[in-house]
Amino acid sequence: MRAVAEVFKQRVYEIVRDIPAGRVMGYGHVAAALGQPGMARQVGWSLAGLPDDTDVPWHRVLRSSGHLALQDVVRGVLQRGRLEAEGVVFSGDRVDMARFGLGPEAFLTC
DNA sequence: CTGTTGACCAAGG
DNA sequence: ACCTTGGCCAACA
Repeated sequence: MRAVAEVFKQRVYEIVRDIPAGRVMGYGHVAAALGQPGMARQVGWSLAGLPDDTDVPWHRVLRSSGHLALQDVVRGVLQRGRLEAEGVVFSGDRVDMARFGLGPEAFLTC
């Protein structure tokens, strides 16, 4: 694995770990919080390599539209279940990002 | 090195 | 509100 990617991943995990329960973020927002907008896909790729027993709350990260990003139905249900357990309300098949979504501003480590 | 793929995003129809 | 298009950047064959 490339060293650069490892650092990127670690920072992604760091941000995701700081997302409070009951809140969600878009991949692009996480990338922006890292100071590198445009890396949204790499954020997704980084989370894709997470084991099931990880301490990173990857379920709090979804698309900017509020839809689940996962393609695997099984894991998608798991993600939705965890979010609802934390108080996140699903409007149909998506989450109201205006209420539960956090902006990158919340993570600007001065 | 080139081409395809992907847990994305924003804009336009 | 839904689908398509172009752009994005790293991993992978």
